[in-house]
Amino acid sequence: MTESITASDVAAPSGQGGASSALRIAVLDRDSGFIQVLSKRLDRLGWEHRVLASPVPAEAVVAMRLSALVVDLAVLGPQAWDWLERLCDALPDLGIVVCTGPSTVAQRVRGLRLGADDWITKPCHPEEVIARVQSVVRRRRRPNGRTESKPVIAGEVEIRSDRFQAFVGEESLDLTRREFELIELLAAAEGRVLEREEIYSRLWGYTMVRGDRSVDVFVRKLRQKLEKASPRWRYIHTHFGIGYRFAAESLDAASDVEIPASVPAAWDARDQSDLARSQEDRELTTDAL
Amino acid sequence: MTESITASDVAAPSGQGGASSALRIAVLDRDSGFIQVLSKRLDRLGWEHRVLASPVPAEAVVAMRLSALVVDLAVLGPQAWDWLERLCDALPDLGIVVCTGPSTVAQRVRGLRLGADDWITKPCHPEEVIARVQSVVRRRRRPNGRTESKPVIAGEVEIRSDRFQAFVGEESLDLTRREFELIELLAAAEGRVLEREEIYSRLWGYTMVRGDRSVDVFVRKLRQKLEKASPRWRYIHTHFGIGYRFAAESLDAASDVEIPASVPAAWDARDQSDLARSQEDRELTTDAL
DNA sequence: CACGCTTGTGAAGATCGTGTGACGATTTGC
DNA sequence: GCAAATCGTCACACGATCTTCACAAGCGTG
Repeated sequence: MTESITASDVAAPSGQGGASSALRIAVLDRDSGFIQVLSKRLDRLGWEHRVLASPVPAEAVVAMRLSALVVDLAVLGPQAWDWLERLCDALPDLGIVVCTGPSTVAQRVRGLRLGADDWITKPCHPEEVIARVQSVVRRRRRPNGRTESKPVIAGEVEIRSDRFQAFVGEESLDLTRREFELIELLAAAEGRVLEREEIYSRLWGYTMVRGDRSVDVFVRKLRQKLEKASPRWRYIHTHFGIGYRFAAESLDAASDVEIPASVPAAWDARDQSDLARSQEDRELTTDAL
Repeated sequence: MTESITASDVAAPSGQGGASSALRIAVLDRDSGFIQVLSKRLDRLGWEHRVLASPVPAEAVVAMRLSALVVDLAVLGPQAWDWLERLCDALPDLGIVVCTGPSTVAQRVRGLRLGADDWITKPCHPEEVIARVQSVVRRRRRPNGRTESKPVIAGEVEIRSDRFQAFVGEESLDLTRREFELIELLAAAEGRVLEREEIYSRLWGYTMVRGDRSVDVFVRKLRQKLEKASPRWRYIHTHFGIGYRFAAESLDAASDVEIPASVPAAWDARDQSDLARSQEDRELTTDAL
């Protein structure tokens, strides 16, 4: 079999499994200089973050739904080990990075054994902290995969990324892979109009050749299946000379209610963080070992 | 490639070794003092380990079926980054701990971004190396849930992890190792669609080469055995262009009931070495770095 | 309203993905 | 060492899916 690289190989998987999805982290520290610098970097990355100045009970940490926690054990005082152990115990999936002053080997070993995922010694460069948090989260993420993404709902349809399928009630629309990618992409745009070119390049991974009608054809297929499953609604709207827009609109409801797809939060931080990161990489990769 | 097998085949008396499930790791380094001390500690822990003195191709690393790799980038010379990247790419589930001499922040960040899980600066205490390897592996291990957890039941089949076997009633399906791993993985996904790539990387441990049909073949074998033992049910559903989904669906029941695999709730990968720890601490605090 | 352009539609052909049986290689058990 | 079990690859067949095409219908402009 000759190896032909198909479009789907090149295309970025359109799900939000995107590597750089924004994270939510907390920093438990009192070193204002450190906090300030780190916060600035986190802002630029588009990560949600909050700073805590004093130990919080494990339950409170649970409620924050964090990806990772950066903590200076010095803030915790004498019950540091105890606190750390309880936290690791309560939240085995939380990434915990200890970032604290000088320590002995025994202390570091103990911390790691208790469940910490990494231990950084201050003073340290914020970029390294971020890289280590990313590394910890990367490992944590893999098993969970796309579990975290809540289903998107618009009108009567529900788009479930975990099944690569859309449903009306419990009935599947029987979308093919491309059809699903298309509806997912459109729905994620939250009612914005997407140009053909953009749709094409996001789904096929390369720029559209003039006169290609693939997008139109898939829009038709998608409309057919939507129409069949949910006749009283219109979902995909044509914008002449531009592209398409996804928005659930009921036909019978007298009011012209327009229900935008409810999309899980933390999506648009993506692009910025992508830009920021590649820039960062260039900055950093210039030196050799 | 020089390779001296230290205590590999001797170790692995299944069961004990601190029940912490003996790990299999490799150390790529030339610092004989470091290697010697580390090897001794690894022996005491009962971990299988081997020492490599020169870079080995990624395929060779695959064959070793390691849990983690400790590597001194200095050994790799100028292609260190390249080698590291390729390895992380090919073996996303392998824990990689860089343990090398003085480095800049940028180098550490680069290494971590490429996929390394941790970065330790020499000189360092072997105990810390071990603790960090454990920390890295702990994350990796969680999904596998190699515990005596409750059996998963879906439709007529019962998947018993403790026996590495699936049953219909009391009759065994006679699954081979891979077949069992596959059904276990699918069932654990609770009705989510698993992509081929993911199945492959979780079962075989490295990224799938295009055109590999192994997953399909094992799905067929599994289907055959399921069909034979439980003819009135369908379990593995194909999602064209994507992968497979596990869900028990009865054929005869008029109602199209779909019974998702009931999977035991989160299990805790508690470290059992609580006792050992305090001892460890005492031992260590007296050590000089 | 006529013209040029864009979009909708149906169908046909090309391509790709999956099911299947068989075979050789490798591992495991005796 | 031999035999059996297991694993991984291959080629073929079939069906699902994608792409392209031609034509019809719709839109916007002068």
